[in-house]
Amino acid sequence: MGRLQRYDKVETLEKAMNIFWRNGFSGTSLRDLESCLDMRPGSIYASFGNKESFYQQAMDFYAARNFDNFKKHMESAESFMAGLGQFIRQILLDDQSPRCCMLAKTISDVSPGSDKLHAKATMMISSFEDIIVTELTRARKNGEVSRNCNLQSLARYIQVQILGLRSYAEMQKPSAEILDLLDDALTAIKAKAAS
Amino acid sequence: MGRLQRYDKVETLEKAMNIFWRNGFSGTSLRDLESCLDMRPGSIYASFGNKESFYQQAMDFYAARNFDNFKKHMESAESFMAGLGQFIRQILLDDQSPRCCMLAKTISDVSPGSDKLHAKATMMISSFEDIIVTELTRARKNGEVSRNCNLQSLARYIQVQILGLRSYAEMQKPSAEILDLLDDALTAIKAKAAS
DNA sequence: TTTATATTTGAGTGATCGTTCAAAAAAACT
DNA sequence: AGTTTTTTTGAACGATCACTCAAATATAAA
Repeated sequence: MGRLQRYDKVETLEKAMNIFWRNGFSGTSLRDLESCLDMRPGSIYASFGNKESFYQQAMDFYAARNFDNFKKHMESAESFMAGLGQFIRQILLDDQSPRCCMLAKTISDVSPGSDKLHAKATMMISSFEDIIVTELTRARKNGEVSRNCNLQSLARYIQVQILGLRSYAEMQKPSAEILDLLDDALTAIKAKAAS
Repeated sequence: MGRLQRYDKVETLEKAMNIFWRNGFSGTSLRDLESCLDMRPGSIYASFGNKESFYQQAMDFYAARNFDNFKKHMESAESFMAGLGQFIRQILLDDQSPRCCMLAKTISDVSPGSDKLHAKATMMISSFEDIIVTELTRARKNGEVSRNCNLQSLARYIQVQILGLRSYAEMQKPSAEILDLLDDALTAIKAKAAS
């Protein structure tokens, strides 16, 4: 019943995501992908379509992994704030991956030509905001968030903190400075949560 | 004494900066520049050198304009916080230019190949931090900043707020939301300044 | 073993990339 | 006018770009 697939789709997608994440859409060439994935162009196009379609699937993979990661931290943590801190800390200290958010990078990368990627990234960031709101709703029941506090607004504020920290951490500053900044951000978030 | 220059260097640099800022380094082709500047490749190379050198000069232009703009706002404002607010507000509401920071974008754009641009952008962001510290020193004399507050740390925190807001504003969210986020950020900065 | 089907291969497509350079053009000086 | 100097021009370079497709390969079913 036909030749067996040589490549594991998930494994391949993860590798591709890492290249796209690091180099951006226009900074990544098909030849970069070919050599890293050890695949010939025909196989890539058969599995993932063209470059833009491939990038979209890499973004999907990134977002799914990120959302999952956030929820995992929220489930295991004793409080919303503790979980949020661990989630961000893990991102900022991971030496293997870029510090920046792939979605935010996509938005600033591809404003001119490819409109689809811009729109998709924007939508995905909004989705993440919704997930934060969901968690904030739970946190409010636990008394971590004031009843007067607008959860949408707080979720946006958290997004800004995350984006700012990730953007700043992209220059290779000492970990101590980054962690201090994270503490400051968490303090500010708590203050706003207390309204 | 030779043919007159057809192009105003400053004007040309500003146009080039806008293209590079919008499209990024690898997202901008020499042909994009040629058509926008109405210059032939030979003229571009005679005036600015190769693409990387051109980009560096565009970054210099961006940084100089940005630094100047910040200082102008600081001089005209009644307080540091008021000036900072106006400075950021003007950036976030400018429809003509990208909302993101060109230096931050450069850092996340060009990690792989061109190491020079990455290093230069990092250095320029640090320089801006120094300028913030200078202004904070003046603000402290006016009683706006607590004596216990570490100015370096506060300057970094302000940078994170700016980068976060600019990154978030890159998706075309309603101005009202952006301005609310700015208010929150300024509140947090004031809180930290009060130590 | 043969057939049918699914997958991979990689040479090759035209287009575009960054870059060069000899020639043309335009000014000032003699 | 003629010479010198500076700048602009744009055709052209080899390299690389995203992408294609007929052929080769590898499996299961007949």
